[in-house]
Amino acid sequence: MILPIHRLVRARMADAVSRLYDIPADDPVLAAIPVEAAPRRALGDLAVPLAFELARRLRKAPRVIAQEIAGALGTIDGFSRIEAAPNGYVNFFLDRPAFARAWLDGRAAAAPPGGGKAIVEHTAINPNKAAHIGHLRNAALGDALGRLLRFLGRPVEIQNYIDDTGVQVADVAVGFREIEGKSLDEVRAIADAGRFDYYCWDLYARVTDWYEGDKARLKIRSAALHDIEHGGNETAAMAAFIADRIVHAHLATMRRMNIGYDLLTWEGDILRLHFWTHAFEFLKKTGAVFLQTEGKLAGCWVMRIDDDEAADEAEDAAEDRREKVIVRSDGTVTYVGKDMAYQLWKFGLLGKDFHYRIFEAGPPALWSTSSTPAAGQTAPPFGGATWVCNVIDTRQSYLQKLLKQALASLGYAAQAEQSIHYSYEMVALSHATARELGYDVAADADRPFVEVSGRKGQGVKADDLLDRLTDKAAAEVAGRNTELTTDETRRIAAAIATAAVRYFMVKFSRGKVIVFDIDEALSFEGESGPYLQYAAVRANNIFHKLQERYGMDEAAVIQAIAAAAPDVLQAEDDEAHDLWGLILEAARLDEVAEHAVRTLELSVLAKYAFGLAQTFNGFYHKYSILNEEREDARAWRAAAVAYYRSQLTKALDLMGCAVPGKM
RNA sequence: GCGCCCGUAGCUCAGUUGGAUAGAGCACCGGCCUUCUAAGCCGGGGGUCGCAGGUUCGAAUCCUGCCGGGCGCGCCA
Repeated sequence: MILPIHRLVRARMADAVSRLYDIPADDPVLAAIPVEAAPRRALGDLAVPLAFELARRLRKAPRVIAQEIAGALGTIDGFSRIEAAPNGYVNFFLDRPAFARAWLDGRAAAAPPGGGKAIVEHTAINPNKAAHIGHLRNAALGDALGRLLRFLGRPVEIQNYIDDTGVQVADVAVGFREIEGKSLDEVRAIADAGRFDYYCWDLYARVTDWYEGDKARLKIRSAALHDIEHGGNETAAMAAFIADRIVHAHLATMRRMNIGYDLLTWEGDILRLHFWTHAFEFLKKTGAVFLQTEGKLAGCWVMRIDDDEAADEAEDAAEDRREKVIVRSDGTVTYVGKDMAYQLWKFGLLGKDFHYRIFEAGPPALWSTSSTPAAGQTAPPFGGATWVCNVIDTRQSYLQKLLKQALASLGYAAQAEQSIHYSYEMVALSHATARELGYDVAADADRPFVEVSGRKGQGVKADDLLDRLTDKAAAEVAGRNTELTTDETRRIAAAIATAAVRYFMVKFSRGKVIVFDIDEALSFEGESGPYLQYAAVRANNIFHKLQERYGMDEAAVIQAIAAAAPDVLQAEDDEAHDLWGLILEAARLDEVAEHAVRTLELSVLAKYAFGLAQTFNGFYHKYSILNEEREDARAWRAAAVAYYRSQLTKALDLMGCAVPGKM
């Protein structure tokens, strides 16, 4: 078994440096040795700038250190040359044929499975209206993160939190009851008639206006919320019905995006199973939450907020010290409180568990929490993770920080450390797109973008976007492949639409506001999901033809390069350079996946996949495979493409993008 | 006021733990389909990396201050 190449280099470097300069193996300098891709092939394949780091410490010139390290490394199996660059880099040249053969053969397998369970919570859309593009960013990131963790060998559980007892669901129930005067049966009829999520989208906007028309109506909302929390009444039944139907709609939308879940966690179950009561006892016992007796918050159970520096500076200004209400003076729990109980459960610290039921048969089955046991259904163990990642937009940073703090206050420092808020910026609309969709942008005229507000019924619905993309892709596919049936065309178009959206959502780094422009997202040219798919389809076509013309499949290619002369890959010419360039770039997937997870920056994966596709497209135009007459050259070219396509296909899969049979 | 994020080509963005000549896409200009699919490829122009200091062998990257923009700071979620 050959380790991913950067890890092998790292290990050898650490070993050599440790022996050479008597530095303990666990020294921070050796714990994370940077291994870079050399900027030009002539300089090497991999480059390590470790000598610069050591220069200060050893009081020696980087050039001298690099030479000493290169000397100590000697010769390493699999490397043709290791040399010290004059500026201090240690450059590694791989034994090209050996690595190419091993990689293609699959001997260079991924890391072995390991680590405790990771829980990734994402999507978590209020179940009261259709999903919009902002939700797609969340789900695309969360799903890709889950896939990456699995790829790296980590056990993963994907959870989708359903806030079925919150204000937003209550509002739609109020809308049906007060504005439309509908009974539960009538609402059910509306839902059965179709596009219930769209219907609620519009109704929700109307309810918001209705409240604004007369503030006294807010009392109706409070009453509805109260009814829903306590259950056993028509409003609660209606809310439950709305949430259930909308969740099914969200699941259908997300299925179009190749996104699924292991478990749906319902807030209603957290309430009914008294998770909060349980957590509250802990919080009271440790003093993390206490009863405020004076000031504005008298009668509330509050948590003190750590403001790091502010405390020492303004010691006397006691009123400046901020407190967050966890239990309101009327005894009801805030959202933060419920979230604390949920977070404790995720880490297996609550001492209670949900009941479970199957929500969708699958396969694979989608499980849901439940307040009562489901007869004849045995759920796998849920919760009890060692690493918990909540994918939530940056506007909730403050609350996520409190969550972490609560864990620490309870004495769970380790879990607080492993409690990760994966934050990302919001999705706004460009002025052009907002105008196109008929929104009044006057208020935002002097701003760079138009903020999408679900409350006002603004924004782009996820399904509308996917529909438009699918229609456009279908026209394109039909025009290029006249032999396809309508059905096949639609299926391919759907895969293209999904890739277009998913790539668009991960290609920006997470701290960047995505100013969504419909024309830009609809474009299949340049840096886009379809570009990547096309680059994979082309490689697949080569193999179809290779099979037809030479009867060669991938196994035959591996066999061919085992016997092929290595000159094609080793010569000092353009062909060897380009061939090796493609293979080496394709080999970086593991390293890139690790990097993406370590930094929670998935755009790294997107950019890598795009660069790999670009490298291939250049190669594709320059070198023919089917028409190459030299057998050795044909074998190596086919091998490079075989390896590339398997790596690109994996990279695409990590982003939830499939490769269509034709495009 | 405090906290977090952003500022790199005309536009939208990459730029890894500080490292070799700051890169892509779009747009623009010029080429390439008798060939494994032109959703593609090749070439070109285009940069005060917001500004000013500092740290050091080396700064787009780290530190300080400032400027511009966004978001958050509720007995909402």
